[in-house]
Amino acid sequence: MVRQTTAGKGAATREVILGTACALARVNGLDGLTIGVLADAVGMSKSGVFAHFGSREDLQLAVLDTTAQRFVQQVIEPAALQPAGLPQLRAIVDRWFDWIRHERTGGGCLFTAAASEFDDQPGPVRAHLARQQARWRGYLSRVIEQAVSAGELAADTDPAQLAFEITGFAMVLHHDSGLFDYTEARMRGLRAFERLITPFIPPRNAR
Amino acid sequence: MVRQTTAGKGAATREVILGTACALARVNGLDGLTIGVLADAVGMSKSGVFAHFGSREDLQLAVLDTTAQRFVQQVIEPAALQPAGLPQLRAIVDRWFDWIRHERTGGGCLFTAAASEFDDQPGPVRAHLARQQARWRGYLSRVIEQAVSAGELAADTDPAQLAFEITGFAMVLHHDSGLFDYTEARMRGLRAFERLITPFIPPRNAR
DNA sequence: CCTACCGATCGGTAGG
DNA sequence: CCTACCGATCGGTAGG
Repeated sequence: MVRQTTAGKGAATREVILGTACALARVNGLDGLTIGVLADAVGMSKSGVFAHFGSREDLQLAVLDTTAQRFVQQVIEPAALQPAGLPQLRAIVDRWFDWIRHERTGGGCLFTAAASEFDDQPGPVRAHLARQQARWRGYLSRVIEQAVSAGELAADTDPAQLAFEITGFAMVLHHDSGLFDYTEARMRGLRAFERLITPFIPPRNAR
Repeated sequence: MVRQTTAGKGAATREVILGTACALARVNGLDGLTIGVLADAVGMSKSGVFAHFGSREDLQLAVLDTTAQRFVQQVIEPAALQPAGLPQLRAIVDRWFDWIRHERTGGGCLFTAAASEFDDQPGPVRAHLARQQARWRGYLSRVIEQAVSAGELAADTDPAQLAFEITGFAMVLHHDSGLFDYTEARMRGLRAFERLITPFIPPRNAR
């Protein structure tokens, strides 16, 4: 017997739909997610799916939230078990780079793809994306700041700048793994990160 | 009187259509480019537009080629006037970062957006994109290699790795300028690039 | 959660 | 380069 994490059969169905929707969106994009295809994928009628969401836009927003929850579970929470500062930053980058492309199921990072799709489409979806990305960048910056405070990175480090640069490596990894080879791109991404933080680390005799 | 750069009225019409198609694709994505909307934008019937391209896919391929021509004109050719090596690399990055987002007309980099849209859609469009990107990355790597040969960058520099990292900054610039502020993102992008090449430059007393 | 339907739009074709 | 059309699919609604 399957335990339901939320009350009611309707809510359980909604979660099944959302899980499938997230997988479809990762492959076809958030903009390419249609109610008809989603209904087919979960074996329901279009209006049956529709009943769980007020509109396609609400469905897209729900997909963004569900994906964000998974990002927290797969990237942020495990990394938070590491000591604050550089170890945590390394754990984040390692898991983030895993997240960028799901090797088995295919599909890239929904957030990165959606940012490209919606950057010129004003509305609730773009606004939601921007909020999520600003929040994540802020979190990343604070982890970097802790590494600075711990003396693991140079005192004159600009955390927001370093977060910007690491995000760049995540995005070129997304790009290259989508068009070229994932394994090589991941190696390059990790090497880029290590090279980026190495010059910051004060020499031993200065600690 | 307007000089026609190619023979025949049909070819001229085709170029007008392609120009509009490129602008539309930059805003709505290459996947969001539809023949109906394009026909409206140029004031023609759908089948009138269609007659110039065998299929929507051929239209998408033509848009990619036209955009690549413009990239060559706006980024590569002007930068090629600079001395080979680091000056040329700086000129490329400066113009590339301008290219990433067209401030007045709106819309981001078609290549970056299309890579996200088509990375999971096997077919001629994805193949064409991958070829173009590989070619551009190779060109960028050779410019970096020349800077290494000239002693402007450290001898143990991996050109492909440095090209990968610079591409990352172009992509986070694309991302941030689409969701946040272009000016700030551009500043961060340039700072990231300068910081990246600075540690490579051998100190004066070593030259 | 279903059937049955709406107007609009999709890529593409016929025939001129 | 046009009108007129094809079957399919889009987001969404009515009514149950």
